[in-house]
Amino acid sequence: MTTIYDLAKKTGISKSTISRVVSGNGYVSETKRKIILDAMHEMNYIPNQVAKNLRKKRTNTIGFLTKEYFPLVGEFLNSFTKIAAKHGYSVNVYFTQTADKELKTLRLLTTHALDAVFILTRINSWDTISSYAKFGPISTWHRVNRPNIYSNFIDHYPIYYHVIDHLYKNGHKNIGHVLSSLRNANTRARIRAIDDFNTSHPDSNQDFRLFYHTQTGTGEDAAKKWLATKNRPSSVMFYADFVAAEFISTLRKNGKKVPDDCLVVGSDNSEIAHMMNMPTIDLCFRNQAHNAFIYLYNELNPDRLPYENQNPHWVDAY
Amino acid sequence: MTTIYDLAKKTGISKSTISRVVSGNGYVSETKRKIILDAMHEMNYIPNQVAKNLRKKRTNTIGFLTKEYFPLVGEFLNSFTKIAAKHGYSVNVYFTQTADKELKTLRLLTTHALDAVFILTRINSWDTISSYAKFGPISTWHRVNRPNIYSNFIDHYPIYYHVIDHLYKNGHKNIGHVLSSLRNANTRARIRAIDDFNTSHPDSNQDFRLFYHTQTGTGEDAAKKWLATKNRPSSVMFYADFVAAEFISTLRKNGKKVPDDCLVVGSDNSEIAHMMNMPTIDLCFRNQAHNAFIYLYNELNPDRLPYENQNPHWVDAY
DNA sequence: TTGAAAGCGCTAACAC
DNA sequence: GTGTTAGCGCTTTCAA
Repeated sequence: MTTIYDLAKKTGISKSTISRVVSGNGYVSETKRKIILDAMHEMNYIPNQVAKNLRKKRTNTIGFLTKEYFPLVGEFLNSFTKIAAKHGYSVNVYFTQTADKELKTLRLLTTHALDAVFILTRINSWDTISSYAKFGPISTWHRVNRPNIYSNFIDHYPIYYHVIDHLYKNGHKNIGHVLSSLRNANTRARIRAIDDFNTSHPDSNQDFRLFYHTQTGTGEDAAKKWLATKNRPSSVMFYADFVAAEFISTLRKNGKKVPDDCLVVGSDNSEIAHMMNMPTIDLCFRNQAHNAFIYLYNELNPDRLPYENQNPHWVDAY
Repeated sequence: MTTIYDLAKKTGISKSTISRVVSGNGYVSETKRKIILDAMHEMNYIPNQVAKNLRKKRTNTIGFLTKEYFPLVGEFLNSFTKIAAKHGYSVNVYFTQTADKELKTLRLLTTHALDAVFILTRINSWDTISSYAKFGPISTWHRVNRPNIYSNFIDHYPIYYHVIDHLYKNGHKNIGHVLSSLRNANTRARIRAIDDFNTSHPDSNQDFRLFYHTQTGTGEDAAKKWLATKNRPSSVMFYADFVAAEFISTLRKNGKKVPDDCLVVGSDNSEIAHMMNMPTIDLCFRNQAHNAFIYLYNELNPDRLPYENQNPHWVDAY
């Protein structure tokens, strides 16, 4: 492996000058630059990233943390990684699984193994997590209110209210809700929307409410609960497309027709929503991925990259 | 940030001895070990991974390369990352997109930024790719026959033949095939299976054959071709669940009934197959992920981890 | 069983 | 413009 030292020996030019042309910082005369460039090609020189990292205390690597895998992880990661790569960052994926392993991953910030961290799904409390922000910027798509964690969140209240209203006007008086965990601020926002709507529309029924901490097996469980319900909602709204999809698939296995027997509404506007022909709510996760990276980049670098606008909206089945 | 040097200064013990207890190599007296351990806790010492990497010329990081995103990427990555994490490796994901960027990623092997590489979807020729194997082990799930690339491939011939036969016996005389690129050895194996079956069953019709290089928009395109066909196959087999799912979804949008109008068979046994209630072929991608990692690990380390057995099989819709 | 010393390959003051 | 020098934090001979 050719090093900068080999290049110096070969050309008779000092390491520092060579470093200058490789990294593009500082002045180097055209004649020397040419000699060095030629030698680089001839000797097939590739700078050692690890040595550079040690010296600069930077790895240009961002950690992407998720507790577990669910289909949206892949789509989100795809968006995040692409924007990161575009700006010279690579992405390390961690399926944290346990609180302990999540902490261990966060600690990589302290050793400069990771420059920054994005959190898709967390395990530890935001207080614990935010205590690592002094070692490197942290961002998430969750709705969290901490001074040192960037949250590119979407307020679910208005769009959720809007969708309930839309369903109501289309004749759905009994609407079910499959929601995420209550520790999630946007779950609480959704509940406020439900309650507020109910108050102004007393003839509507929004009693069917389920809460889940995870996405695995959830749609199936919700479907069983729906099937076991006497006064079944004619429409059910979900906190994730994937869960909604599993719900639909379970209903169909049980001889029900979707959307005739039950109109299912997802959230995310992911691939799977189109696949299942269900209406969904676009909550702009692609922009969120983008903006979450932009924040980290802007914290890490002197220049400023612009944020993208976000516009949550209803997406018809098509 | 506490360094090994700070520890040395504080305890009055040399850096080398401290290094020995941190890394667990070499003899250290119990008394000194205790002093060091205590100091480590007290000062909250976390070894700097980057410095270690530079010194050892190892990063314990494996590159996961895929040309583009499609749903199976996520599921595969999930399996791969988990087994890797279990053995102390983290995984860097690269969506390579272009031949040039793929090469650039491969070059990370030469600088010791990546210890090894797994290739899910490639762009450059295997000859080009394999020339990097001297810098670090490379594995893939593709069927490739190069001495220095580990291929944990499944021969699609027997299972594919078996499934055609199964469909035929269930009354499907006209079977369509949506296949991957012909440069793919297993695509050719599938074609051999089709042709061999046809030779021994002249009354069967297997003329509907489509070939694709990518997974995006493919299912929709195939569906349109199916709809435009006069003598439509009563069953279509696919090279990927995701493509099959898009096919189903497009047929349904066009008023067709699945499986009544067309029995769709996927390949992969991924989440989406269950979601769409379609039969599929389990080609053991989870084991392939496992074994692909095992190979890299075994090349990189003195100890030997065992491989998992693979048993491709038909999976009913359920 | 321990410590001194020599780097891994690169960057960045600083001096000239 | 360019070279000298001093590290980044760690591991690993080698000698004691």
